[in-house]
Amino acid sequence: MSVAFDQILLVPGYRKVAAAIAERILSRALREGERLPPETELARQFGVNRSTVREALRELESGGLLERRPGSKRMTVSRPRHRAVAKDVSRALALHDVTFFEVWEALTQLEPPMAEIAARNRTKPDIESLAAVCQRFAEENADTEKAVHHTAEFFRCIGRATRNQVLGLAQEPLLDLLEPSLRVMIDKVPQARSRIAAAQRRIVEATAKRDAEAARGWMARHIRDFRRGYELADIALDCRII
Amino acid sequence: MSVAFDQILLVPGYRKVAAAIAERILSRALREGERLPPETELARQFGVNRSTVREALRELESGGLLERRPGSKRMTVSRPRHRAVAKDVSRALALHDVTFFEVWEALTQLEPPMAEIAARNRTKPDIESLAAVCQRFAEENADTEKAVHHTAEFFRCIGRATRNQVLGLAQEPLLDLLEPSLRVMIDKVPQARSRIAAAQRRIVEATAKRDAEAARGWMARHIRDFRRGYELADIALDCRII
DNA sequence: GTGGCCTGATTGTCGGACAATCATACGATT
DNA sequence: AATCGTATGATTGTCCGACAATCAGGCCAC
Repeated sequence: MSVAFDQILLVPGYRKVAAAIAERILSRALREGERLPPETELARQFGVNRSTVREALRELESGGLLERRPGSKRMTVSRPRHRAVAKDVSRALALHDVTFFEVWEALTQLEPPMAEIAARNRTKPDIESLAAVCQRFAEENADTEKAVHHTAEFFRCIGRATRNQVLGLAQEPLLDLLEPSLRVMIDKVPQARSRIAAAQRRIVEATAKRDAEAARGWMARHIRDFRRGYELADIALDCRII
Repeated sequence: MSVAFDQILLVPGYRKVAAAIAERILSRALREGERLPPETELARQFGVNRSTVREALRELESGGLLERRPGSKRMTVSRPRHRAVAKDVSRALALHDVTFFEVWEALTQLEPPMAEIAARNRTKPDIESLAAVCQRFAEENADTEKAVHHTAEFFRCIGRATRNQVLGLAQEPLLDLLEPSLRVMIDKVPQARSRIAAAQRRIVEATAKRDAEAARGWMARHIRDFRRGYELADIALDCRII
């Protein structure tokens, strides 16, 4: 007989309640948009105190499974927003001391294939919003803040055009992590704005023509250019972000 | 003068408290492993009730910024575990009705470059654990559950060998999403086990020899093989997972 | 239909309470 | 010396009851 025992774990009530509600949402017994019963009613059903229910709700709320529609009291079931999930991921990576290089390397591997797929799968509206973002960057790049925002937005458009949620969500955290350094780089490297604008134009053109190879190629150059920009801006690649 | 007003939002106390603590953790003023003051003390400092503090703690806890070391009362500051973050991502994707095809397409784009990078960056211990997992799959693949587990573990080893946290974390949700269908596929396709074992062997060999091109190539075949397996197992690619 | 008013339902927050468990120190035992 | 038992205070998990602020909906006047 073994002398090893499994660790005995006593799960607190608030977590059990949260798990019970989460299970209902995951199994689609509770559908998106449906309103959750009031806290007192939940407390009655689970046989626990309202405080316990509330702690469980906070857990589900921060996980994105529940949300409060603005100007409404009742909690409604919701699917986690991609942006919110991505924010958690980038926060985790930042806390784990990811380096610029790691982010850049991931972009190097991820973005060119995404451009390729986007060029194949893009719909007409995709091209329109892609062209719109590209033009907005070209016109409003004087303000660093806007330039950074439009740069990220361009990648998001490419992500949507892939028609693949997994790829779209995978790149989101990278954009979050890129942002602070991008701000510095755009500010310090004079030619950055025009190079980004040119790259975006090429990529949009290739995507519009469904030229997957060209889209991939220009995107690869675009990402390589970021690295050169970092070097010109004297941003060390092997130091942690933020 | 504009008649448009910004939406007025009143942030509840528990979220303000959570944000205040999160800010301290993100800014590294509170370091990993450090113990948080007791709830009553926090309540005193923030000038709110303990219930309010507790709701805030639940939010931070589920975000992975705080954790309770097993068998300990006090809350300690922690960095979100990659596994936990990945679980949130895969849960979000599953709720957004992601399809097998999307997951497979993402794997197609992500894994071959990862194998390539792993072959370049792998350390000696990486090779050892890679070989160990590979061998474990070869020996213990009779039990479907174990076969599935070792298949995912192999990818995780590759991820670690890339020495890139971003890439490693990016693939984790994919493995979660792959798991249920993989279980079905391995069960229904007789030759799946031997083909996976063979592919793993090739990839490990190439990685050990630092032959990046070969590693990438074999990984690409490995992923393509999954798709063939799905087709043989009559798993529709365009239906949602779980 | 619009706007005002009333009423009940619900949430956010509060204060206090208590048992169970953890942390620690202090002896007692081997 | 190392281990064990016990005592004490700190801390958490959970409970109860309470109240103001706000939301939802109905009713009524215009």
